[in-house]
Amino acid sequence: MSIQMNQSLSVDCAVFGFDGRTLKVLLVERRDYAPDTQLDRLKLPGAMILENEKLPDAAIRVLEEATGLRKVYLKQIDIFSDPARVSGEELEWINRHHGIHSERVVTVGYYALVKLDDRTVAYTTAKGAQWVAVESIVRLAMDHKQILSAALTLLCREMCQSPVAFELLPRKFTIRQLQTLYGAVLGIELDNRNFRKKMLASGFLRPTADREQGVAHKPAQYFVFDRAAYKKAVKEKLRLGFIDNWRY
Amino acid sequence: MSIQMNQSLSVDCAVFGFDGRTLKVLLVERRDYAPDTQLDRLKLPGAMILENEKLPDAAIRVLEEATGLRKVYLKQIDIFSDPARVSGEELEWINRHHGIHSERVVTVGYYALVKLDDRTVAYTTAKGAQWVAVESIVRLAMDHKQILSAALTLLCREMCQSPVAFELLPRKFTIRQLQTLYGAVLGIELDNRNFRKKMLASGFLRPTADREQGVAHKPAQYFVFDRAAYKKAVKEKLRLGFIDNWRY
DNA sequence: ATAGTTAGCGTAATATTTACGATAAGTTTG
DNA sequence: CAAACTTATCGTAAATATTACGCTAACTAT
Repeated sequence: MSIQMNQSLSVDCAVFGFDGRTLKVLLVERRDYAPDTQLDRLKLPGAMILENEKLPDAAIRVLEEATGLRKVYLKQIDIFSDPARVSGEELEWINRHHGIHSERVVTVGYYALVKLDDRTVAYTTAKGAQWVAVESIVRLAMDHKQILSAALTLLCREMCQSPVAFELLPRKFTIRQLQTLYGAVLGIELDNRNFRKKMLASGFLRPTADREQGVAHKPAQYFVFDRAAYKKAVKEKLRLGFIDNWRY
Repeated sequence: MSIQMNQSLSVDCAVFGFDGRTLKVLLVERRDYAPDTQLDRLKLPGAMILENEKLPDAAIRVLEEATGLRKVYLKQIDIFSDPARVSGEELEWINRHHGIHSERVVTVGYYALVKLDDRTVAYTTAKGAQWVAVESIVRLAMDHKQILSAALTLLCREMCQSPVAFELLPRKFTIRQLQTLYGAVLGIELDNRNFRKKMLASGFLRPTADREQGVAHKPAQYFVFDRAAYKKAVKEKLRLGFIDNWRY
């Protein structure tokens, strides 16, 4: 076998948002393609890597194009390099769509976390994209379902090990919102009182003067995530976490 | 800017081994190249991706070529896609060396963990490769120092979060060996007695009937890593570890 | 006014972590 | 051969952290 030439590199992004109830992902419609089912028209936003462009920059470009947002949380999922991941009709579509002649397309998956505010929803829907509940997705174009699954697996792990949850919430949030998010993504039930105690004890939540308004119960205080405090704690604590929590 | 064509994909592997004292990495010499310094002759083992080959398979191929080993622990580090990571003389060398005409080489870094037994050391040195103490490495060819640094960062994190340490030890090991390994890689000191207690309590170490021989102190018992017990525990325990150890 | 809801505080029972003392079982040294 | 040295291995008490869950507060909807 000889060295692979005539290949292209692309990025595909699973952009996640949280609407207060369920986790959603941003999907776009594939044009100029007549598949047999409806769902195969939907894909993750993506692009080919350009000359003189680093991969993360390509992902940032796709993100901005799709959401209008610049500084978003972005993390590489994996590389999808199966020679058969796109072939036949799919490969032809890609070549036609981009005006290239690739024999093989290797893609790098990224996942992004965005705050699902009105402005972002307006921007994305104006572009013809849609926010779809993650659990409801059965099929996607090409191997994008597989990329999405890998993204979800990674998201769950990251949610457990780092404070990425805050990327999905508004800047000011209640502890209940945070708890609901954890519950929804990880599929677990959490005790109200212990969750609050633990979060506050962590020292990463700074209280604000604001409270909820117009809710049918005691209004909750809003908090903001104190990133500086988190970074300081990370620096100080090296942990061997794979067998419980352990330092010495 | 237009879509990047005429590029190739490579894999480079940081292969780690532990000699009982320090962490070492496998380096190979670059031939047909006259650099100004000695160290730039040394590089991580790597290869171009072949037609019809998946990236992980390419890494496995490189690994087997370099060490003679098949089933080794292998994990992707990152993608190094800076258009300027190889250029000028370096790019010419690559094209000449492989007989190709690439304008750009994107590489995928992998790190591997191997048991540094006599057979493996013999195989690698017979091939002209060398095991170099990680701390002593100042420069490497191309951006390989950067790849190595990324590998080390990831290795530290993995050592804390999963039982990869056992990949670097012989099948049978003493608790002290395990402790020394953790201390060496993470650069921390660990309490003898608590380390043992914690490790044994984890349930992942199965004692064997063997003991050390010929050591100038009370001979220690050998243990083996019980992978099945570990996998079972992982399944059962979902943890929100980023703020201490926490379940509910 | 009453019912319903979540916020937010507290506490007792467990469980885990940490610091460190003490003995055991070998080899090396004098 | 005894003494010195080294690491293994067992234990234990004090300090921390986790967990389960009761209770009151403060809102809205009816």
